[in-house]
Amino acid sequence: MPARPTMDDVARHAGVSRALVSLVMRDSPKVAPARRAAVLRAAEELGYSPHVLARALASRTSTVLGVLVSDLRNAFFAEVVEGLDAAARAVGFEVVLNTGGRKPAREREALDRLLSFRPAGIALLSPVLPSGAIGKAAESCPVVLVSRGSRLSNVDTVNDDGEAGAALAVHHLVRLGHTEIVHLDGGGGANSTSRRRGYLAAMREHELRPKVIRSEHTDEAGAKAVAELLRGNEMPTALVAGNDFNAIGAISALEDAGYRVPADVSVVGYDNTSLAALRHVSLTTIDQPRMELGRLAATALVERIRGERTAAARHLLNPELVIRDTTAGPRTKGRET
Amino acid sequence: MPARPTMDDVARHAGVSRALVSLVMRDSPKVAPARRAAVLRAAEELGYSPHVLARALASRTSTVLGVLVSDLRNAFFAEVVEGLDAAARAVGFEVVLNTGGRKPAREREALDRLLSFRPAGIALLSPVLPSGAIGKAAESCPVVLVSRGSRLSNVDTVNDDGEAGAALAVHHLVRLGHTEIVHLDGGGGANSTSRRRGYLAAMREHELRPKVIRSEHTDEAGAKAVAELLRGNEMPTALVAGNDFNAIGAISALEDAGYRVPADVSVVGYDNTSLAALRHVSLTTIDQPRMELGRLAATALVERIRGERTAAARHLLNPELVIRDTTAGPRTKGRET
DNA sequence: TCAACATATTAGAGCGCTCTAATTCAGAAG
DNA sequence: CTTCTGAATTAGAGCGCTCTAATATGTTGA
Repeated sequence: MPARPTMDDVARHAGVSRALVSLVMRDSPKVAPARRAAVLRAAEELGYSPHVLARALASRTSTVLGVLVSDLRNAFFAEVVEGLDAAARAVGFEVVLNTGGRKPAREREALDRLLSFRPAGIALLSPVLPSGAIGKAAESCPVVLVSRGSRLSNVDTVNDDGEAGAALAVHHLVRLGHTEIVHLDGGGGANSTSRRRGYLAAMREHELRPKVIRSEHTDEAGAKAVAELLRGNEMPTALVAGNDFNAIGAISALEDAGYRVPADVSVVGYDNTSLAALRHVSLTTIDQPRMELGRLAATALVERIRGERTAAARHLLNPELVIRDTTAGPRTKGRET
Repeated sequence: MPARPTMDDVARHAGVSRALVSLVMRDSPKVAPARRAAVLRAAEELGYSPHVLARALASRTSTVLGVLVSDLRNAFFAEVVEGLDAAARAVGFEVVLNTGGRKPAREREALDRLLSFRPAGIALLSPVLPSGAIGKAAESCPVVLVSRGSRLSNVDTVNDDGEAGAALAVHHLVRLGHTEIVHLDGGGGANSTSRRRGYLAAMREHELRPKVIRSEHTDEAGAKAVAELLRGNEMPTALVAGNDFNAIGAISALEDAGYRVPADVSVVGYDNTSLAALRHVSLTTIDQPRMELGRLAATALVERIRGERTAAARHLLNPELVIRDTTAGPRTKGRET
């Protein structure tokens, strides 16, 4: 590995001082055009590119935004990261990712590693960390939480409005004529709670009897929930699943049991994963504005970094209904085909 | 933000020199136990943690492995990263991710950003970069390529054996009794080429007439390919798709056209994405040893970094057949149900 | 007791950069 | 031809750490 050229090398090669090269590299306006050109040419010729680490050390500022992705396998985060990355780059920051595999211990390590880079700010995407760890991180740099709430005054949060989303699903089904709408909830997570709450509120609003089957965010769980419904012998005309995976499991179990979707039972998912869009699946679902979540997270960090805001930001974004082929009017009761 | 304590602070607080603190932090064996304890206590009390950037700058070494993920949305890479991360951490390195959205220009930028951290090594996961850019990167630090070949002697490669994988699919179908097996290929990529080659070789080996439909790695393309087959009015009994998405699109189009899978047509995918495992899909497919790919990539980098090897490593891993519910014996010709 | 040696500790230069303050340089004004 | 002014350039200290070489400290053998 040949040693990479330094600023001094460029300075010498261009016949100027290191300080001038530094100014050019940060494109300061107070460099004479001729000198600037000469420096740039010298840099080009030597194949020079600035050493960010040294820059960060010397300037005591960082342009790195650390992003902790709780689970890389979940494509949901990929788009949030994309939004975050785009917004960050637009204002001169860069994004460094790290992952924690949804295990608190590994996530702690990952957070520490991120922190040891002394980033300008940190975004935590749906972390499973204890809130104490988050608070401690927030003491050394701005922190924003995506898809997770917090009442800490020094951390910002960006969330999708799960209540609104679930309500959207219910309204859609009611509009189609459904009255027997069951919710397959997502178990423990904070997401699930608000989605369930939204479902319950919407059902109440329509004066319908709510029914919640405890489930989880996997396709297996969705299938199991349907099995439970099957045993009860009272299949509703519509299902609001906790997420897309759960919905797909439910659909699969329904079809196995001889029900047609959506002719006999309508199903709505949540998240609008790439899965839902597959023509084979074509799932009606709730779309979270993922890019926007990322963008807002980046913005929140940058505001804090620049000291433009000290109060906690609490963004709650509106999800959207995406109608595909798993919802339709209910079968006519008593006269089944 | 309160300024974080430095090594000097710890040294003063513990009544020793900065150099000693430095030794303790790198747990050097030549520090007297009493001093070590005192230093550690002081560090603890001040909440000190070393500044990695400063360390990297001073020691002119880095423990960072940069990983460029061409497409975060593709869960395939998530597992490769996991393997890479685990292996890297086990030997004292840490992984920093960056993404390029499968656009050469953005990928270039992402690579430059990664390089500007002066990482100890770089892993490129299925990059779309021109090979010149890769060669240039390899001049400043060790580089390993995953899911992409290279003949550069200073870059290592780790790949799944696509020829073997496609052959596996063909053998499986032949064993089931199929003779009319069509391949829906993946278009441009390097992956596709080797898979197609594997298909052709295996067909020849069984003395069967190969047929390749040009397609792409998306479900839409899979459906389109089936439509083409439909027009030709000669539906084969089995399909070997270029990847899982393609397979799913094909299945969906087949079912729309009244064919049952696998009763009428068997379909094999490639990649064993999480999609394939969904019970609703339950796709027979070829599994790449993703974690292992990551592990080997990390190992290759570390070997180069430590100077233990200078010759190029060319790892070619064996994929495995995962039999699920989209393959079965062929329908009996002429006596269709 | 003291040289001789091993071991523990520290001073101080330097990694590649930024930043402040000082210096140089033009050109305009007197 | 000075003097002044503002702009362009540079010297030099320092960011938080590591590393080499030098120094301090302790142990042992004669």
